[in-house]
Amino acid sequence: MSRTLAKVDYSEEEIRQAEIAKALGHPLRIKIIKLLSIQSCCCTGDLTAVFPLAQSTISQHLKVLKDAGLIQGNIEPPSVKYCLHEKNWPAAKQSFRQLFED
Amino acid sequence: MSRTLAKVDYSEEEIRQAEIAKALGHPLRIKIIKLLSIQSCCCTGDLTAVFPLAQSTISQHLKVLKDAGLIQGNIEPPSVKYCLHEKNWPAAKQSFRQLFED
DNA sequence: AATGTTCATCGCAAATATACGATATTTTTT
DNA sequence: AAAAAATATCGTATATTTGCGATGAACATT
Repeated sequence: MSRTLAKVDYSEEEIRQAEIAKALGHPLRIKIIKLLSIQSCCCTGDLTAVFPLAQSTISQHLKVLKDAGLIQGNIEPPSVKYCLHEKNWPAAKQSFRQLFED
Repeated sequence: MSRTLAKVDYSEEEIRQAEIAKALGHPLRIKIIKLLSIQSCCCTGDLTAVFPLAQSTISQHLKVLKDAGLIQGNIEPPSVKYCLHEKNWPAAKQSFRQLFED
C-alpha cells in the first residue's frame, strides 16, 4: 500500500463513493445512520445506553462517520447532538444512488 | 476486535448492508462494479490492461467482490468472465437503496 | 511432452481498522 | 472552587486490508 509507484486514475466521484462505502462498512455505523434517519438526532450517550460497547468505541465510530462527512455534531450542552450532515448526506445519497441505478 | 465479550445485536440486513458497503469501500472496486454495470462482463486480463496494478492485486480485489457475492466469475476458457452476480447484485441494490431512501 | 496463457493463491511488509481502558477536555451543577 | 457529566483522544493489542512478487493450477497450442 502506497508502495505503489504507478497510480490508477480515479475520478473524484469514484473516490468519494468509495469513501462513503468505507464509512458505512461496519454494522454499528449502519445502525447509527439508520437511527439518525429515523429520529433525526442523538447523542453519544444515547448510543452508549443502547449498545454494549465502550464509550470510546462508539465515539470512534462516530468519528469515522463524521470524518467521512456523513454526520455532523452540534454541541448542545451538556451533550453533543449528532445528525445526518445537512448538506453532505443528501449529496452522498445522490452520488451513491447512481451506482445502484438500473 | 473479537476481544469483545458483549455482542451488539445486529439484524441480518444490517450485517449484509455493512458487508456490501465494505466490499465497495475501495475506488478500484467501485470502478470494477461500474464497468460491469456498463459492459456486462470482463475478465481479469481486461482489468490488468487498464489499471497499472499487479495482476495479483486485481485478482484480490475481484475476490473481495466475489466473496461479498456482488460478482460472479464464469469460467470461459481460456479466461474467466466476471459479471455482476445475477441474483445477489439486484438484491444488494435493493437492500442498499433502503438506506438511501428519502 | 513442452510451452504459453490466464488466473488464483501464498507469503511478505506496511498501513489501517477495531476494540478497550485510561486520561484529558469541556461545560454544568453544586 | 470543586465535583459531576458528557465526549473526545491517547496508547495499546490484535486483526484486517492493501500492495507486491513468486509460485501454482488449468487449459490450449505447438
